[in-house]
Amino acid sequence: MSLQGCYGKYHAGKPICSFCPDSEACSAESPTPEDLLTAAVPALVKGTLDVEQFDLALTLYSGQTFRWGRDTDGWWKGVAYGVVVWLRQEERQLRYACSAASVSTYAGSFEIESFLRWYLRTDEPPRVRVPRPDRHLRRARDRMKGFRFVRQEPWECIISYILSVQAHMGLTKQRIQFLSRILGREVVFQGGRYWTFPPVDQLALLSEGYYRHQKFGWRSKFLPTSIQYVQEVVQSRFSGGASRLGLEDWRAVVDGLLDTPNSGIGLKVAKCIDLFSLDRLFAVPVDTWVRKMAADWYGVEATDAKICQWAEERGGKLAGYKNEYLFAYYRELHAPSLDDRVISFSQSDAPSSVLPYEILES
DNA sequence: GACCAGGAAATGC
DNA sequence: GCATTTCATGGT
Repeated sequence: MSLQGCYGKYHAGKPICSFCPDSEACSAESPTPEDLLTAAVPALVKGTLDVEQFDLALTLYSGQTFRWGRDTDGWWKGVAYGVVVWLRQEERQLRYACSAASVSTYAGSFEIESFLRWYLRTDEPPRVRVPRPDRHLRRARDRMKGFRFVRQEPWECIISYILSVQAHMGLTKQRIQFLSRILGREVVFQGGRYWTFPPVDQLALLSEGYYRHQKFGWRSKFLPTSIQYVQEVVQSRFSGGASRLGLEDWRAVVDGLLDTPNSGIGLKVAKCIDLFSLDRLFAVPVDTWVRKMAADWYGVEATDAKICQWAEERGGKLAGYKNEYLFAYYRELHAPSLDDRVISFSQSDAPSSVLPYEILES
């Protein structure tokens, strides 16, 4: 399989590649609203989950994922594990609407409610203990009560955080959405269009030159390196390609990428992948905010590696949660403006400064 | 027009 | 080892 010239049907008013001879025809081929009405509609699975000590907005707004947004109708809308998921929380009830009744993951296949509980960790509230004198951590923990690390797809998480390097979240989100649109599978759900994240073999079709053409910047040279690395692991493991990697396999992949030249994965990105998709809740990613926070609140000024080591030893098994609490609270106090905290609507991707903590009237 | 963005890799000491 | 520089692009 190969791509010839044009890479897809990215409409948004512009052809995706100016050198594509078929770009205009391609745009013309994009589905019209009439087409959507007659397209095959996936299942609509609705229901309600009872949740305790869980806060959906804190969880999805935190910045850990790039594929969720809250729409103006009050629903959180996202794509995870190939399924479109709508969520909204009403006190201790979590309403959901999904495009499939069962979901396939690296940990096996789940019925939808089991999947949601697993993905959102609704039944796994972290028991974070705070040393008596640590007032910052205590306040941060109280502020973030109900937050969870979701179980992201490792493959998507790897690519996402390579793209996130020195780029604002909004831009990273757009780039992930772009890759999904041109190479992912389209799902029409509840009158909207969604795209799943492209599998390894699809992303492997794109070259460094193509990423550069799409203005991915210096990340362009890292993507093919890491994609090829993962592709080779998958191919060596499964000649047929019918099966998929498990959690331990993905952990080995990320550890390997960290030692691979030009993978684009350094300490910080690797820790993000560990924490957000590999169940390594002890991992502490050190970014600019954590660095400032460590210096400001704890008087720790050192290299990123030293700060990471300090935080992980100090935080124990749940160091990742503790760090996330402090990170979020510190950023809340010191972010230059509300613009830094925008979320995106899932459908239009138009930015909004509506905070998820606010109660939406609808 | 600086300055920065949830940094990584190469280079200099 | 640790600090400095370079890398590309978009946003403020």
